[in-house]
Amino acid sequence: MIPSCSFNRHVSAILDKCSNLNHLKQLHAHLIRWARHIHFYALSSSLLRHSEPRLRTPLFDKFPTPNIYLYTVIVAACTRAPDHTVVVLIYHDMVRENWSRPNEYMFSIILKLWPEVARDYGVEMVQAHIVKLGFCGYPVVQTTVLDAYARCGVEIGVARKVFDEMLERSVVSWTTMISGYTRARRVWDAILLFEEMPEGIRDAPFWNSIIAGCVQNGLLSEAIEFFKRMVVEGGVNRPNQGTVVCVLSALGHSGMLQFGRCIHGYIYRNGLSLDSFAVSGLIDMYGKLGVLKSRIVFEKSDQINLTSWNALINCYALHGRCHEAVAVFQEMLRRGREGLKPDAITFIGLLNACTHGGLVEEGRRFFEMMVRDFGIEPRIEHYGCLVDLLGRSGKLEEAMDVVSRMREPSPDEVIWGSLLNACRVHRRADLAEFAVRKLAEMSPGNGGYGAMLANLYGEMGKWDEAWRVRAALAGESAYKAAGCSWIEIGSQVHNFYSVDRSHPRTEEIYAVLRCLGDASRMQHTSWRPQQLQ
DNA sequence: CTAGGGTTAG
Repeated sequence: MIPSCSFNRHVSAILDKCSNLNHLKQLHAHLIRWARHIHFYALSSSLLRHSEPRLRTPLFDKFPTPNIYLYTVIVAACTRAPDHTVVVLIYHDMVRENWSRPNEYMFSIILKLWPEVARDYGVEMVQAHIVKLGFCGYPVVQTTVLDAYARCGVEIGVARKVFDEMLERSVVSWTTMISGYTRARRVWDAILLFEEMPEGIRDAPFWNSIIAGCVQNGLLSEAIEFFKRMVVEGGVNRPNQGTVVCVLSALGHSGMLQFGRCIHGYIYRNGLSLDSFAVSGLIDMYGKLGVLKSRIVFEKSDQINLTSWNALINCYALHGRCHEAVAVFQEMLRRGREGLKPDAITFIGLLNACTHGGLVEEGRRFFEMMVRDFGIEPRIEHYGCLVDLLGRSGKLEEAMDVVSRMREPSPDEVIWGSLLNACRVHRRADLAEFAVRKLAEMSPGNGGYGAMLANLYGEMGKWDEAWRVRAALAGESAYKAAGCSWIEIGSQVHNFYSVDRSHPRTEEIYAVLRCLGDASRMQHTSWRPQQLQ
């Protein structure tokens, strides 16, 4: 007879590899036939953990008096699949019907479903429940509550209060608080908190949280500085996959592509697995340079997922190679039989490709296709792309029409901003007036939009109007962050600020800019890049 | 059986 504990481990190992329903049924039958002496609960919990979602609940129902251990197993299993209502039902069943007392594990698992639970029950109520049952002192539970507050959209100070009241704070609690701040776009508070953290225990996810937070809030050079510090100060906590994905994003955004190549090398040298995240990050980073290397990374990888496809489509979009972007999309649809379906991001890429390539009609068709054929609700970003597409191609009335029809979501600063930008390119002062009024309502104190309108009048030679707008602006701060862009050529980074004429080849650069401005105002068909030569 | 990090547009 096989000793039952090693047998159990053996069975668990097999169950881990069991992804197919028939195999699972066979194994289950074997267990019933041969393994009566095995602890029933232990085996069943393995089955529950690994079985298919639709088998789980019926299997669970076979237990007349499930214990807390079994409850946590099924709840954890249901959390991994998108099966939120079941979790709450099971929890109710446990507390009401069976009077099992929940444990700290149960709260940690169940609070992962925070947005869903909070919608139905309210944030404070669940916390009160935890306090009432006497689990508010458990550090893991506290951290989960903290995370829940940080994610559910209440004022971030509430989460900070939970953090401050904790008696024991682990590195996980610090990480949770930092990412809470960065999600709330309070990246400077995150940086302050990062520096307050005692150096003893900074691990890789902790470093990653601040690097990611900086990237997500546009602090690209700070993100890269934190990365460099991690390499020096991190000791054994060397950059891992999570780190390189964040750093690749920062490097791609800031055009530091040589550094990006080094990271690619770092991934290989350190044997970091090129998972779908890293692959998509590389595709995106290389795509900022040119799309060839992205394509190679894509072709060579066996870890391609939807995000990688999206990243490749975006690369082509970025370079205005709209037909190739569409071709990638079609290839993706052909592979759709393998279970791959485009999502909202895919269509942002496609719409963007159409914008950069001037394919107005195709863009409109993609927008309709997204809603009609794929049942994707248009997000504000999709409307933004559509307005940009129409606006840039000079169809200002149609762009305006889209904006005025928008109800849910209602147009935001980005939408009006891109409409204003289109007005500037196509010299439509009338519509620009309207857009600026809207923008002034939305972000009072930002004189940048008004300044843009004044400049537009200036460019058109309408100096009286320009002075009128300037005078109206005089009251408020016309402060606008100086625009800056940069490009890396060879090993040198060239910086450009607004109205900056310090570059040695500034005359040529401005000549090309003027040419591009004229070109955007013309029909796309009548313009050829050769005219720039 | 439990808590933290990661890609995508303007």
